[in-house]
Amino acid sequence: MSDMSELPMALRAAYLALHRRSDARFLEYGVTADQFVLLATLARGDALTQRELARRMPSDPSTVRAMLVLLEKRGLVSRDAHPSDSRARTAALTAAGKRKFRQVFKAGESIRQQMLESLQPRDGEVLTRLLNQVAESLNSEFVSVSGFIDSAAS
Amino acid sequence: MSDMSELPMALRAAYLALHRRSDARFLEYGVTADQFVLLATLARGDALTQRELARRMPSDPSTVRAMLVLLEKRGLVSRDAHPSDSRARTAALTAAGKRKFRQVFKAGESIRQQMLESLQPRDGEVLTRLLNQVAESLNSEFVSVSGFIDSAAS
DNA sequence: TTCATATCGTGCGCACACGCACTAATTAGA
DNA sequence: TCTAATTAGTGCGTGTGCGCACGATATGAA
Repeated sequence: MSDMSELPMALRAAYLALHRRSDARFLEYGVTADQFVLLATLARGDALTQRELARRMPSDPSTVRAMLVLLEKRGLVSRDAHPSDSRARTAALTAAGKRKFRQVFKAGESIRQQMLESLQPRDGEVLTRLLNQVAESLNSEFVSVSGFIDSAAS
Repeated sequence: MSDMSELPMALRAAYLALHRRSDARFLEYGVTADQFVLLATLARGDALTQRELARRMPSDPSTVRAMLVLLEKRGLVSRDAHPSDSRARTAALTAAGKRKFRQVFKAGESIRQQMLESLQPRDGEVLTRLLNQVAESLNSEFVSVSGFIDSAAS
């Protein structure tokens, strides 16, 4: 009611704060916040195609490619031919990549901890749920019903 | 409990979704999502120093400067000498800037609407509040008590 | 089989985010 | 007052985010 832009601004502020903190914390490991997300995604499901990796992060395929090129140079990631699809390349953590990920994950523990401690016990889950709702809605392309004409254009 | 990284990942996903949507929506106005944030901040409090503007967005001063240079070239913003502090420059919306802001604000209405509609009536405020708590905590530099040693360093 | 269409990755361009080093000006302290 | 510390802005470098156009391969339909 009062100010529609409070929610988007709060979302922006919170994300940027998290990003800054993570970058600062991971600096000594030579890893950025976003590289950590990539490593974490590969740690969960190895040998993904670049596209699938991008979908899960989520990030743009061309962004992911640039990151992979960097990380490959540093020996944290390997990119190999896809077994059945010769268009695709799979990305996977090297041994050094897995080691690095474990280190950085540990280093980031206190940040994740701090986020949760700033909230009431149950609110961590509530916040996660609400964020997922908003994200899903924003990714679904179309406005529901009310709002404005807007989608009738195309 | 189950997975500490759910909250940060959800935060990232929600913000990036908002950012992508906003960029796409504002494209026809020649304004990016972040430029909109800058314009909105200036619309609320004109003639801010670049530093104060950066503090309010929030963004890095050097980032804000680059944006101001761009927006000044496009005639949406003016940068003038500060009346009493000759180090500082003040930023303000031009007439064209104010017009542009009103247009883009209107264009973004449906996105903000959609975010709220994806939630239960009260949850918009809840979400905003929780995000602000997290952001404040992350910006306060020090971990509270538990967690790890960490802050004892400096 | 052949051909249109979809998909994967690449390369390029632009805008942001931020850190850092540097200059200039202000402010605080001895 | 004169100096030291702080503060505002600038310029540069690196990484991320994304769109778009392009070539190569895969896939489905005629």
